[in-house]
Amino acid sequence: MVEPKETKKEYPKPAVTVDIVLFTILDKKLKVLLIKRALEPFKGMWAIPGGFVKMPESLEAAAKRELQEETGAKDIYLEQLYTFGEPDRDPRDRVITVAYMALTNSEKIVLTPKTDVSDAKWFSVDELPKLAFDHSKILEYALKRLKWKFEYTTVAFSLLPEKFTMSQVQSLYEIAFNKKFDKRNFNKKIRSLKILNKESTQKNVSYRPPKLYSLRKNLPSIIEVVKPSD
Amino acid sequence: MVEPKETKKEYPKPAVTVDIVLFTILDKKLKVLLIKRALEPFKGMWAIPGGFVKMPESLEAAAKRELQEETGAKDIYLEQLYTFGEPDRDPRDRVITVAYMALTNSEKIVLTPKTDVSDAKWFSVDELPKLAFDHSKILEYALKRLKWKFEYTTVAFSLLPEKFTMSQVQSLYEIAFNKKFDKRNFNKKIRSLKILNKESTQKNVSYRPPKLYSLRKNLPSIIEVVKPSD
DNA sequence: TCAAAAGTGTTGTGTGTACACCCATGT
DNA sequence: ACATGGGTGTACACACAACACTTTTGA
Repeated sequence: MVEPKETKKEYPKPAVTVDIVLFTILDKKLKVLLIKRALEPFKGMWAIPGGFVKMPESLEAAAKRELQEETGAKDIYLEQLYTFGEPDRDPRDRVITVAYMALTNSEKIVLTPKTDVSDAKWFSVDELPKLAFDHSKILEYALKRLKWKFEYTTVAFSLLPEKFTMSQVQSLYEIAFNKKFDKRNFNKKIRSLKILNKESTQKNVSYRPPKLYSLRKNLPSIIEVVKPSD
Repeated sequence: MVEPKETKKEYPKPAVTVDIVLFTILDKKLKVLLIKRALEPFKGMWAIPGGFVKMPESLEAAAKRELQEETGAKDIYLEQLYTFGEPDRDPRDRVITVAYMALTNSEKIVLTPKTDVSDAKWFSVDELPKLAFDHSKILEYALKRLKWKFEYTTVAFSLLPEKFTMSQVQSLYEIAFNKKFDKRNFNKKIRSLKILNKESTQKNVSYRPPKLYSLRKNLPSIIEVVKPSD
Protein backbone atom coordinates (compact mmCIF):
# COMPACT_ATOMS: atom_id res chain seq x y z
CA MET A 1 0.00 0.00 0.00
CA VAL A 2 1.31 3.40 -0.95
CA GLU A 3 0.71 6.31 1.38
CA PRO A 4 1.49 9.51 -0.48
CA LYS A 5 2.05 12.74 1.36
CA GLU A 6 -1.57 13.64 0.64
CA THR A 7 -2.45 11.90 3.90
CA LYS A 8 -1.53 14.94 5.90
CA LYS A 9 -3.35 17.34 3.61
CA GLU A 10 -6.74 15.87 4.62
CA TYR A 11 -8.21 15.14 1.24
CA PRO A 12 -11.96 14.53 1.32
CA LYS A 13 -12.77 11.00 2.42
CA PRO A 14 -15.67 8.76 1.60
CA ALA A 15 -17.91 7.62 4.46
CA VAL A 16 -17.82 3.93 5.32
CA THR A 17 -20.82 1.87 6.37
CA VAL A 18 -21.55 -1.79 6.94
CA ASP A 19 -24.76 -3.37 5.66
CA ILE A 20 -25.92 -6.77 6.80
CA VAL A 21 -28.04 -9.25 4.90
CA LEU A 22 -29.52 -11.41 7.62
CA PHE A 23 -31.13 -14.68 6.48
CA THR A 24 -33.34 -17.04 8.39
CA ILE A 25 -35.84 -19.81 7.73
CA LEU A 26 -39.42 -19.01 8.66
CA ASP A 27 -42.64 -20.74 7.51
CA LYS A 28 -40.59 -23.09 5.35
CA LYS A 29 -39.19 -20.15 3.44
CA LEU A 30 -35.86 -18.45 3.16
CA LYS A 31 -36.33 -14.96 4.56
CA VAL A 32 -34.27 -11.84 4.79
CA LEU A 33 -34.52 -9.03 7.33
CA LEU A 34 -35.38 -5.62 5.92
CA ILE A 35 -35.96 -2.32 7.67
CA LYS A 36 -38.16 0.56 6.62
CA ARG A 37 -36.21 3.79 6.46
CA ALA A 38 -37.52 6.58 8.70
CA LEU A 39 -35.20 9.22 7.23
CA GLU A 40 -34.09 10.61 3.90
CA PRO A 41 -32.80 9.55 1.51
CA PHE A 42 -35.18 6.81 0.39
CA LYS A 43 -37.42 7.59 3.37
CA GLY A 44 -40.19 5.01 3.68
CA MET A 45 -38.43 2.49 1.49
CA TRP A 46 -37.22 -0.92 2.56
CA ALA A 47 -33.50 -1.47 2.95
CA ILE A 48 -30.91 -3.81 4.34
CA PRO A 49 -30.00 -2.90 7.93
CA GLY A 50 -26.66 -1.23 8.49
CA GLY A 51 -24.88 1.86 9.68
CA PHE A 52 -21.69 3.83 9.92
CA VAL A 53 -18.43 2.30 11.04
CA LYS A 54 -17.19 4.04 14.15
CA MET A 55 -13.55 5.06 14.37
CA PRO A 56 -12.27 2.61 16.96
CA GLU A 57 -14.23 -0.45 15.87
CA SER A 58 -13.34 -3.08 13.28
CA LEU A 59 -15.65 -3.73 10.34
CA GLU A 60 -16.83 -6.98 11.79
CA ALA A 61 -17.43 -5.35 15.17
CA ALA A 62 -19.52 -2.68 13.45
CA ALA A 63 -21.57 -5.35 11.68
CA LYS A 64 -22.10 -7.25 14.92
CA ARG A 65 -23.13 -4.09 16.73
CA GLU A 66 -25.68 -3.11 14.09
CA LEU A 67 -27.04 -6.62 14.04
CA GLN A 68 -27.44 -6.70 17.76
CA GLU A 69 -29.11 -3.30 17.84
CA GLU A 70 -31.70 -4.55 15.34
CA THR A 71 -32.26 -8.08 16.55
CA GLY A 72 -30.86 -8.45 20.01
CA ALA A 73 -29.07 -11.51 18.76
CA LYS A 74 -25.56 -12.54 19.65
CA ASP A 75 -23.65 -15.57 18.34
CA ILE A 76 -24.88 -15.09 14.83
CA TYR A 77 -22.94 -16.50 11.91
CA LEU A 78 -21.41 -13.51 10.16
CA GLU A 79 -19.31 -13.31 7.03
CA GLN A 80 -18.01 -10.48 4.93
CA LEU A 81 -19.40 -10.52 1.39
CA TYR A 82 -18.17 -7.73 -0.78
CA THR A 83 -17.55 -4.01 -0.72
CA PHE A 84 -19.71 -1.76 -2.84
CA GLY A 85 -18.26 1.61 -3.70
CA GLU A 86 -19.75 3.13 -6.81
CA PRO A 87 -19.37 6.90 -6.39
CA ASP A 88 -23.09 7.55 -6.92
CA ARG A 89 -24.60 4.75 -4.84
CA ASP A 90 -25.70 7.24 -2.20
CA PRO A 91 -27.38 10.36 -3.63
CA ARG A 92 -25.93 12.69 -0.98
CA ASP A 93 -22.39 11.74 -0.14
CA ARG A 94 -19.78 9.30 -1.25
CA VAL A 95 -20.52 6.23 0.86
CA ILE A 96 -18.64 2.98 0.57
CA THR A 97 -20.36 0.02 2.16
CA VAL A 98 -18.89 -3.25 3.31
CA ALA A 99 -21.64 -5.86 2.95
CA TYR A 100 -21.97 -8.78 5.35
CA MET A 101 -24.10 -11.87 5.30
CA ALA A 102 -25.52 -13.27 8.53
CA LEU A 103 -27.46 -16.43 9.31
CA THR A 104 -29.59 -17.16 12.32
CA ASN A 105 -32.21 -19.46 13.67
CA SER A 106 -35.26 -17.20 13.76
CA GLU A 107 -36.25 -18.41 17.20
CA LYS A 108 -33.15 -16.89 18.72
CA ILE A 109 -34.06 -13.33 17.90
CA VAL A 110 -36.55 -10.58 18.58
CA LEU A 111 -36.86 -7.67 16.20
CA THR A 112 -36.26 -4.34 17.93
CA PRO A 113 -36.23 -1.51 15.39
CA LYS A 114 -33.92 1.37 16.15
CA THR A 115 -35.17 4.95 16.23
CA ASP A 116 -34.04 5.73 12.72
CA VAL A 117 -36.13 2.83 11.46
CA SER A 118 -39.90 2.82 11.34
CA ASP A 119 -40.35 -0.92 10.88
CA ALA A 120 -38.42 -4.18 10.55
CA LYS A 121 -39.74 -7.33 8.90
CA TRP A 122 -38.83 -10.68 7.42
CA PHE A 123 -39.36 -10.95 3.65
CA SER A 124 -39.32 -14.08 1.56
CA VAL A 125 -36.40 -13.89 -0.83
CA ASP A 126 -38.76 -14.44 -3.74
CA GLU A 127 -41.20 -11.73 -2.71
CA LEU A 128 -38.98 -8.75 -2.22
CA PRO A 129 -40.03 -5.11 -2.43
CA LYS A 130 -38.02 -2.48 -4.28
CA LEU A 131 -35.04 -1.61 -2.13
CA ALA A 132 -33.21 1.62 -1.32
CA PHE A 133 -29.72 2.42 -2.68
CA ASP A 134 -28.07 -0.51 -4.50
CA HIS A 135 -29.42 -2.91 -1.91
CA SER A 136 -31.07 -5.15 -4.49
CA LYS A 137 -27.66 -5.82 -5.97
CA ILE A 138 -26.23 -6.53 -2.52
CA LEU A 139 -29.03 -8.92 -1.71
CA GLU A 140 -28.67 -10.72 -5.01
CA TYR A 141 -24.99 -11.18 -4.33
CA ALA A 142 -25.71 -12.43 -0.81
CA LEU A 143 -28.13 -15.02 -2.17
CA LYS A 144 -25.55 -16.36 -4.57
CA ARG A 145 -23.01 -16.61 -1.80
CA LEU A 146 -25.53 -18.28 0.49
CA LYS A 147 -26.16 -21.04 -2.02
CA TRP A 148 -22.50 -21.47 -2.64
CA LYS A 149 -21.78 -21.73 1.05
CA PHE A 150 -24.57 -24.24 1.52
CA GLU A 151 -23.03 -26.45 -1.14
CA TYR A 152 -19.51 -26.38 0.13
CA THR A 153 -19.61 -25.74 3.86
CA THR A 154 -21.62 -26.45 6.96
CA VAL A 155 -22.87 -22.89 7.54
CA ALA A 156 -26.43 -24.02 6.80
CA PHE A 157 -26.52 -25.65 10.22
CA SER A 158 -26.41 -22.24 11.87
CA LEU A 159 -30.03 -21.83 10.75
CA LEU A 160 -31.03 -24.82 12.87
CA PRO A 161 -31.38 -25.29 16.61
CA GLU A 162 -28.59 -26.98 18.54
CA LYS A 163 -30.18 -30.40 18.13
CA PHE A 164 -32.04 -31.23 14.95
CA THR A 165 -33.41 -34.08 12.89
CA MET A 166 -32.20 -35.23 9.52
CA SER A 167 -35.41 -34.06 7.86
CA GLN A 168 -34.87 -30.59 9.25
CA VAL A 169 -31.52 -30.54 7.51
CA GLN A 170 -33.01 -31.81 4.29
CA SER A 171 -35.85 -29.34 4.44
CA LEU A 172 -33.32 -26.54 4.93
CA TYR A 173 -31.44 -27.53 1.80
CA GLU A 174 -34.64 -27.98 -0.15
CA ILE A 175 -35.73 -24.48 0.78
CA ALA A 176 -32.40 -22.90 -0.04
CA PHE A 177 -32.08 -24.63 -3.42
CA ASN A 178 -35.79 -24.68 -4.15
CA LYS A 179 -35.50 -28.30 -5.16
CA LYS A 180 -36.37 -31.70 -3.71
CA PHE A 181 -33.72 -34.20 -2.72
CA ASP A 182 -34.10 -37.92 -2.41
CA LYS A 183 -34.37 -38.79 1.27
CA ARG A 184 -32.15 -41.86 1.13
CA ASN A 185 -29.43 -40.25 -0.93
CA PHE A 186 -29.46 -37.12 1.17
CA ASN A 187 -29.18 -39.13 4.33
CA LYS A 188 -26.36 -41.21 2.98
CA LYS A 189 -24.47 -38.15 1.78
CA ILE A 190 -24.73 -36.30 5.06
CA ARG A 191 -23.76 -39.35 7.05
CA SER A 192 -20.75 -39.97 4.83
CA LEU A 193 -19.45 -36.50 5.65
CA LYS A 194 -19.10 -37.45 9.30
CA ILE A 195 -20.04 -34.02 10.50
CA LEU A 196 -22.80 -35.02 12.89
CA ASN A 197 -22.98 -36.35 16.41
CA LYS A 198 -25.85 -38.59 17.31
CA GLU A 199 -27.63 -37.05 20.26
CA SER A 200 -30.76 -38.90 21.37
CA THR A 201 -34.26 -39.55 20.16
CA GLN A 202 -37.02 -36.98 20.14
CA LYS A 203 -40.16 -37.73 22.13
CA ASN A 204 -43.79 -36.71 22.13
CA VAL A 205 -44.46 -36.80 18.46
CA SER A 206 -47.40 -38.67 17.08
CA TYR A 207 -45.30 -40.60 14.63
CA ARG A 208 -42.09 -42.57 14.68
CA PRO A 209 -39.73 -40.46 16.76
CA PRO A 210 -36.74 -39.14 14.83
CA LYS A 211 -33.13 -39.26 15.92
CA LEU A 212 -31.56 -36.01 16.94
CA TYR A 213 -28.15 -34.83 15.79
CA SER A 214 -25.81 -31.96 16.49
CA LEU A 215 -23.03 -30.53 14.35
CA ARG A 216 -19.54 -31.60 15.31
CA LYS A 217 -17.17 -28.86 16.41
CA ASN A 218 -13.90 -27.92 14.72
CA LEU A 219 -14.84 -29.11 11.27
CA PRO A 220 -12.75 -28.19 8.23
CA SER A 221 -14.25 -25.18 6.51
CA ILE A 222 -14.85 -26.73 3.08
CA ILE A 223 -16.58 -30.06 2.74
CA GLU A 224 -18.92 -30.08 -0.27
CA VAL A 225 -22.30 -30.90 1.21
CA VAL A 226 -24.38 -31.04 -1.94
CA LYS A 227 -23.34 -31.42 -5.54
CA PRO A 228 -22.97 -28.20 -7.50
CA SER A 229 -25.87 -27.69 -9.91
CA ASP A 230 -25.80 -26.29 -13.47
CA MET B 1 -28.44 0.87 5.24
CA VAL B 2 -29.32 3.39 7.89
CA GLU B 3 -28.14 6.95 7.53
CA PRO B 4 -28.51 8.67 10.87
CA LYS B 5 -28.46 12.42 11.17
CA GLU B 6 -24.81 12.16 12.11
CA THR B 7 -24.02 12.40 8.42
CA LYS B 8 -24.36 16.14 8.48
CA LYS B 9 -22.33 16.57 11.63
CA GLU B 10 -19.17 15.36 9.87
CA TYR B 11 -18.02 12.68 12.22
CA PRO B 12 -14.40 11.62 11.63
CA LYS B 13 -14.10 9.19 8.75
CA PRO B 14 -11.62 6.47 8.05
CA ALA B 15 -9.46 6.77 4.94
CA VAL B 16 -10.07 4.23 2.19
CA THR B 17 -7.38 2.66 0.02
CA VAL B 18 -7.20 -0.12 -2.51
CA ASP B 19 -4.34 -2.62 -2.46
CA ILE B 20 -3.66 -4.94 -5.36
CA VAL B 21 -2.04 -8.35 -5.22
CA LEU B 22 -0.78 -8.84 -8.77
CA PHE B 23 0.25 -12.38 -9.70
CA THR B 24 2.14 -13.61 -12.71
CA ILE B 25 4.15 -16.62 -13.81
CA LEU B 26 7.86 -16.00 -14.34
CA ASP B 27 10.70 -18.54 -14.51
CA LYS B 28 8.23 -21.35 -13.89
CA LYS B 29 7.22 -19.79 -10.60
CA LEU B 30 4.17 -18.03 -9.26
CA LYS B 31 5.26 -14.48 -8.51
CA VAL B 32 3.70 -11.48 -6.89
CA LEU B 33 4.50 -7.81 -7.46
CA LEU B 34 5.80 -5.92 -4.44
CA ILE B 35 6.95 -2.34 -4.11
CA LYS B 36 9.54 -0.89 -1.76
CA ARG B 37 8.11 1.94 0.26
CA ALA B 38 9.92 5.28 -0.13
CA LEU B 39 7.97 6.98 2.66
CA GLU B 40 6.96 6.45 6.26
CA PRO B 41 5.40 4.47 7.73
CA PHE B 42 7.27 1.24 7.03
CA LYS B 43 9.75 3.18 4.87
CA GLY B 44 12.12 0.81 3.06
CA MET B 45 9.87 -2.20 3.57
CA TRP B 46 8.20 -4.22 0.86
CA ALA B 47 4.47 -3.89 0.42
CA ILE B 48 1.61 -4.64 -1.91
CA PRO B 49 1.01 -1.77 -4.33
CA GLY B 50 -2.02 0.41 -3.72
CA GLY B 51 -3.23 3.87 -2.94
CA PHE B 52 -6.08 6.10 -1.88
CA VAL B 53 -9.46 5.97 -3.52
CA LYS B 54 -10.29 9.31 -5.10
CA MET B 55 -13.71 10.81 -4.54
CA PRO B 56 -15.23 10.43 -7.98
CA GLU B 57 -13.82 7.02 -8.86
CA SER B 58 -15.21 3.57 -8.12
CA LEU B 59 -13.17 1.08 -6.12
CA GLU B 60 -12.43 -0.98 -9.17
CA ALA B 61 -11.43 2.13 -11.11
CA ALA B 62 -9.05 3.05 -8.30
CA ALA B 63 -7.51 -0.42 -8.41
CA LYS B 64 -7.13 -0.26 -12.18
CA ARG B 65 -5.56 3.17 -11.99
CA GLU B 66 -3.02 2.11 -9.37
CA LEU B 67 -2.22 -0.99 -11.32
CA GLN B 68 -1.67 0.94 -14.49
CA GLU B 69 0.51 3.50 -12.76
CA GLU B 70 2.76 0.72 -11.50
CA THR B 71 2.84 -1.60 -14.47
CA GLY B 72 1.55 0.25 -17.52
CA ALA B 73 -0.76 -2.70 -18.08
CA LYS B 74 -4.34 -2.52 -19.20
CA ASP B 75 -6.75 -5.41 -19.70
CA ILE B 76 -5.61 -7.15 -16.57
CA TYR B 77 -7.87 -9.62 -14.81
CA LEU B 78 -9.00 -7.90 -11.64
CA GLU B 79 -11.18 -9.16 -8.83
CA GLN B 80 -12.12 -7.80 -5.44
CA LEU B 81 -10.93 -10.01 -2.59
CA TYR B 82 -11.80 -8.74 0.82
CA THR B 83 -11.84 -5.55 2.84
CA PHE B 84 -9.46 -5.22 5.74
CA GLY B 85 -10.41 -2.72 8.38
CA GLU B 86 -8.85 -3.42 11.75
CA PRO B 87 -8.62 -0.04 13.50
CA ASP B 88 -4.88 -0.37 14.11
CA ARG B 89 -3.73 -1.75 10.79
CA ASP B 90 -2.14 1.59 9.89
CA PRO B 91 -0.09 3.13 12.73
CA ARG B 92 -1.03 6.71 11.86
CA ASP B 93 -4.63 6.94 10.79
CA ARG B 94 -7.62 4.71 10.52
CA VAL B 95 -7.26 3.24 7.04
CA ILE B 96 -9.62 0.70 5.57
CA THR B 97 -8.30 -1.09 2.52
CA VAL B 98 -10.20 -2.92 -0.16
CA ALA B 99 -7.91 -5.68 -1.44
CA TYR B 100 -7.95 -6.78 -5.06
CA MET B 101 -6.31 -9.68 -6.83
CA ALA B 102 -4.97 -9.24 -10.35
CA LEU B 103 -3.53 -11.69 -12.84
CA THR B 104 -1.40 -10.95 -15.86
CA ASN B 105 0.89 -12.50 -18.38
CA SER B 106 4.24 -11.08 -17.36
CA GLU B 107 5.18 -10.29 -20.95
CA LYS B 108 2.43 -7.74 -21.21
CA ILE B 109 3.83 -5.42 -18.61
CA VAL B 110 6.76 -3.17 -17.78
CA LEU B 111 7.40 -2.16 -14.20
CA THR B 112 7.42 1.62 -13.77
CA PRO B 113 7.70 2.54 -10.10
CA LYS B 114 5.89 5.66 -9.02
CA THR B 115 7.67 8.46 -7.19
CA ASP B 116 6.52 7.33 -3.79
CA VAL B 117 8.07 3.93 -4.42
CA SER B 118 11.80 3.27 -4.51
CA ASP B 119 11.66 -0.11 -6.20
CA ALA B 120 9.23 -2.67 -7.63
CA LYS B 121 9.97 -6.35 -8.07
CA TRP B 122 8.48 -9.78 -8.64
CA PHE B 123 8.81 -12.16 -5.68
CA SER B 124 8.19 -15.88 -5.68
CA VAL B 125 5.24 -16.59 -3.44
CA ASP B 126 7.36 -19.00 -1.44
CA GLU B 127 10.22 -16.58 -0.91
CA LEU B 128 8.50 -13.54 0.45
CA PRO B 129 10.09 -10.82 2.57
CA LYS B 130 8.42 -9.39 5.66
CA LEU B 131 5.72 -7.03 4.50
CA ALA B 132 4.44 -3.66 5.70
CA PHE B 133 1.07 -3.24 7.45
CA ASP B 134 -1.09 -6.39 7.43
CA HIS B 135 -0.01 -7.14 3.89
CA SER B 136 1.15 -10.65 4.70
CA LYS B 137 -2.37 -11.48 5.73
CA ILE B 138 -3.74 -9.95 2.54
CA LEU B 139 -1.30 -11.89 0.40
CA GLU B 140 -2.08 -15.12 2.17
CA TYR B 141 -5.76 -14.56 1.52
CA ALA B 142 -5.07 -13.75 -2.13
CA LEU B 143 -3.16 -16.99 -2.56
CA LYS B 144 -6.01 -19.02 -1.16
CA ARG B 145 -8.43 -17.31 -3.48
CA LEU B 146 -6.11 -17.78 -6.43
CA LYS B 147 -6.03 -21.52 -5.91
CA TRP B 148 -9.70 -21.63 -5.43
CA LYS B 149 -10.32 -19.70 -8.62
CA PHE B 150 -7.95 -21.93 -10.54
CA GLU B 151 -9.92 -24.96 -9.45
CA TYR B 152 -13.33 -23.66 -10.30
CA THR B 153 -12.97 -21.10 -13.06
CA THR B 154 -10.95 -20.28 -16.13
CA VAL B 155 -9.13 -17.23 -14.72
CA ALA B 156 -5.84 -19.13 -14.91
CA PHE B 157 -5.87 -18.58 -18.66
CA SER B 158 -5.38 -14.86 -18.13
CA LEU B 159 -1.79 -15.70 -17.16
CA LEU B 160 -1.20 -17.14 -20.63
CA PRO B 161 -0.75 -15.49 -24.03
CA GLU B 162 -3.70 -15.38 -26.43
CA LYS B 163 -2.68 -18.67 -28.05
CA PHE B 164 -1.12 -21.39 -25.97
CA THR B 165 -0.31 -25.08 -25.90
CA MET B 166 -1.84 -27.69 -23.65
CA SER B 167 1.46 -28.13 -21.80
CA GLN B 168 1.54 -24.45 -21.02
CA VAL B 169 -1.84 -24.83 -19.36
CA GLN B 170 -0.71 -27.89 -17.47
CA SER B 171 2.49 -26.23 -16.36
CA LEU B 172 0.47 -23.28 -15.09
CA TYR B 173 -1.69 -25.52 -12.93
CA GLU B 174 1.31 -27.46 -11.72
CA ILE B 175 2.99 -24.26 -10.62
CA ALA B 176 -0.08 -22.89 -8.90
CA PHE B 177 -0.82 -26.12 -7.03
CA ASN B 178 2.80 -27.13 -6.64
CA LYS B 179 1.87 -30.60 -7.77
CA LYS B 180 2.27 -32.73 -10.89
CA PHE B 181 -0.69 -33.81 -12.98
CA ASP B 182 -0.89 -36.75 -15.32
CA LYS B 183 -0.59 -35.47 -18.87
CA ARG B 184 -3.28 -37.72 -20.33
CA ASN B 185 -5.80 -37.12 -17.60
CA PHE B 186 -5.17 -33.39 -17.61
CA ASN B 187 -5.66 -33.27 -21.34
CA LYS B 188 -8.82 -35.28 -21.18
CA LYS B 189 -10.25 -33.12 -18.40
CA ILE B 190 -9.56 -29.84 -20.14
CA ARG B 191 -10.93 -31.13 -23.43
CA SER B 192 -14.08 -32.39 -21.73
CA LEU B 193 -14.78 -28.89 -20.45
CA LYS B 194 -15.10 -27.61 -24.01
CA ILE B 195 -13.60 -24.28 -23.15
CA LEU B 196 -10.92 -24.19 -25.84
CA ASN B 197 -10.84 -23.35 -29.50
CA LYS B 198 -8.32 -25.16 -31.65
CA GLU B 199 -6.22 -22.54 -33.36
CA SER B 200 -3.39 -23.91 -35.47
CA THR B 201 -0.09 -25.68 -35.01
CA GLN B 202 3.03 -24.02 -33.74
CA LYS B 203 6.09 -23.95 -35.99
CA ASN B 204 9.83 -23.67 -35.64
CA VAL B 205 10.36 -25.90 -32.71
CA SER B 206 12.85 -28.73 -32.81
CA TYR B 207 10.36 -31.31 -31.71
CA ARG B 208 6.89 -32.38 -32.63
CA PRO B 209 5.02 -29.11 -33.07
CA PRO B 210 2.24 -28.63 -30.53
CA LYS B 211 -1.31 -27.61 -31.28
CA LEU B 212 -2.29 -24.11 -30.23
CA TYR B 213 -5.50 -23.26 -28.45
CA SER B 214 -7.32 -20.17 -27.30
CA LEU B 215 -9.91 -19.76 -24.58
CA ARG B 216 -13.49 -19.57 -25.78
CA LYS B 217 -15.34 -16.35 -25.07
CA ASN B 218 -18.47 -16.00 -22.95
CA LEU B 219 -17.91 -19.04 -20.80
CA PRO B 220 -19.94 -19.65 -17.66
CA SER B 221 -18.05 -18.37 -14.65
CA ILE B 222 -17.85 -21.62 -12.69
CA ILE B 223 -16.70 -24.82 -14.32
CA GLU B 224 -14.51 -26.85 -11.95
CA VAL B 225 -11.25 -27.22 -13.82
CA VAL B 226 -9.38 -29.39 -11.38
CA LYS B 227 -10.61 -31.53 -8.55
CA PRO B 228 -10.57 -29.94 -5.11
CA SER B 229 -7.72 -31.32 -3.01
CA ASP B 230 -7.64 -32.25 0.71
C1' DT C 1 -56.22 -49.27 13.24
C1' DC C 2 -54.88 -45.17 11.26
C1' DA C 3 -52.16 -41.13 10.20
C1' DA C 4 -47.78 -39.24 9.95
C1' DA C 5 -43.13 -39.03 9.27
C1' DA C 6 -38.79 -41.99 10.00
C1' DG C 7 -35.73 -45.11 8.38
C1' DT C 8 -33.32 -48.05 5.22
C1' DG C 9 -30.26 -50.92 0.16
C1' DT C 10 -29.31 -52.02 -4.46
C1' DT C 11 -28.15 -51.13 -9.15
C1' DG C 12 -26.56 -48.41 -13.14
C1' DT C 13 -23.94 -44.55 -14.84
C1' DG C 14 -20.46 -41.22 -14.99
C1' DT C 15 -16.13 -39.22 -13.47
C1' DG C 16 -11.43 -39.46 -11.50
C1' DT C 17 -7.10 -41.90 -11.39
C1' DA C 18 -3.32 -44.83 -12.59
C1' DC C 19 -0.37 -46.09 -16.02
C1' DA C 20 3.50 -46.37 -20.97
C1' DC C 21 4.39 -45.98 -25.59
C1' DC C 22 4.85 -43.96 -30.26
C1' DC C 23 5.01 -39.42 -33.07
C1' DA C 24 6.65 -35.25 -35.54
C1' DT C 25 9.99 -32.06 -36.07
C1' DG C 26 14.74 -29.55 -36.35
C1' DT C 27 19.44 -30.26 -36.02
C1' DA D 1 19.79 -40.79 -36.29
C1' DC D 2 18.78 -38.59 -32.25
C1' DA D 3 16.97 -35.47 -28.90
C1' DT D 4 12.96 -33.11 -27.46
C1' DG D 5 8.52 -32.39 -26.01
C1' DG D 6 3.65 -33.77 -28.13
C1' DG D 7 0.02 -36.72 -28.26
C1' DT D 8 -2.97 -40.64 -27.22
C1' DG D 9 -6.45 -45.27 -24.60
C1' DT D 10 -7.83 -48.67 -21.24
C1' DA D 11 -9.13 -50.64 -16.82
C1' DC D 12 -10.47 -50.04 -12.00
C1' DA D 13 -12.50 -47.51 -8.06
C1' DC D 14 -15.71 -44.46 -6.24
C1' DA D 15 -19.45 -41.28 -5.91
C1' DC D 16 -23.97 -39.78 -7.56
C1' DA D 17 -28.82 -40.76 -8.99
C1' DA D 18 -32.90 -43.38 -9.34
C1' DC D 19 -36.08 -46.02 -7.08
C1' DA D 20 -40.40 -48.18 -2.78
C1' DC D 21 -41.46 -50.37 1.19
C1' DT D 22 -41.57 -51.24 6.27
C1' DT D 23 -41.36 -49.23 11.09
C1' DT D 24 -42.60 -46.61 15.14
C1' DT D 25 -45.28 -43.81 17.65
C1' DG D 26 -49.63 -41.10 19.61
C1' DA D 27 -54.28 -40.48 19.01
